[in-house]
Amino acid sequence: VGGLKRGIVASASYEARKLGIYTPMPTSQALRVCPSLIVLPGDFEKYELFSRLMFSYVYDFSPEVEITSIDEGYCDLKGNRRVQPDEAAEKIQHAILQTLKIGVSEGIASNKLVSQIASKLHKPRGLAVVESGWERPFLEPLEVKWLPGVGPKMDAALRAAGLTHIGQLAVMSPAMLRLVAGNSAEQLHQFSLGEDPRPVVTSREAAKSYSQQETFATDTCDEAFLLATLYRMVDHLVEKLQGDNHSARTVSVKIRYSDMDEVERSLSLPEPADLAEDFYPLVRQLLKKAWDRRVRLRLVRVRLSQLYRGSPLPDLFSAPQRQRHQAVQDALSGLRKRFGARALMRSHDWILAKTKIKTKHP
DNA sequence: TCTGGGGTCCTAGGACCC
DNA sequence: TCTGGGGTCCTAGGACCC
Repeated sequence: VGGLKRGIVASASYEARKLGIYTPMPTSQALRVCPSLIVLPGDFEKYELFSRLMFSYVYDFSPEVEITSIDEGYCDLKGNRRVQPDEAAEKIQHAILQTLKIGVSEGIASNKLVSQIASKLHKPRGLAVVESGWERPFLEPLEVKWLPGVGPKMDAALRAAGLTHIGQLAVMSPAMLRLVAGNSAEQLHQFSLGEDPRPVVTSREAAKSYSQQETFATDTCDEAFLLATLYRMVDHLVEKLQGDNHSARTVSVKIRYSDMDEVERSLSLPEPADLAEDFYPLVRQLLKKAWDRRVRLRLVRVRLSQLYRGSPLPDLFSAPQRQRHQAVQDALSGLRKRFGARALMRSHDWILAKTKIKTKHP
């Protein structure tokens, strides 16, 4: 599964992995490695449906379920006296395989850290048990990159210091580890011992930001096109925002140049807003501010953050105009829902008139 | 034709306030 | 002539996760 044009591999089947195809390899490269590769586009609505169904089988054994992503989560089985953890895990796995035809991997341990690593270690379709008291010896021989928080940079830093395995971190003093890992040292050291005090959190936290980004089929320097794209993104984000009964104070625009160099600029409104028209002028300003090199762009992103509950309080003077904007917004989103996201776009003429920018190729 | 998309968290400097 | 301390908010960038 991945992007076809300029995309990357989002996920690879085990057959493909055998041939050396991994996330996040560029799809073009994957096709060079394996010309007969079958590349499918993602279908996130379907994944969300299956995600919900998958977790429904977990709830059968405990209400203490923490969903951390579309395909991962934790379940606290301590409260279930009727069924042993390994038995519950097996039943969940079996039910998901039978009904959804999806193989899942599970890890049973005394904390989230060890259970997650155990399950990942035994992909696919594994069921690993790490008995209480065996957390540290279980982790010792594993490479440091298995620990959450150790990405490419931290891995390289630790490696440069000769620290390749978790067992090595466990026998160090946190103070010494600090010289290599900085502020992450204490957390890393605790994890290396197999200790993890983080509880299973059932309540879903409210979103902190909404963003949308797009990589173009070909790099562009067409300002009207870029603005039309950014405005379409604002429309989409504002619809989500209102759907969740939120408003936002901060808007950011990120650009990525042809050479992968990235710049992000942000601005905050004095009061939260939830209408696309409130954000258009800021987005226009931010694009101008961010894009100061004479280089084509390959990606733009819009993000709304500093979210607040509810709609902004209507103000006496702008109320009628706000209603008109809201009506246009609703009509737009209705049409886009029926006919596709690009069925109706802000015209380049409208944007150019509005921005007073003159381009040779509108 | 190399290098996606949607998120979270942390840090650090500057403005500003008392 | 020299030059506080504590706090918050905003902005920019980077690391990391799935």
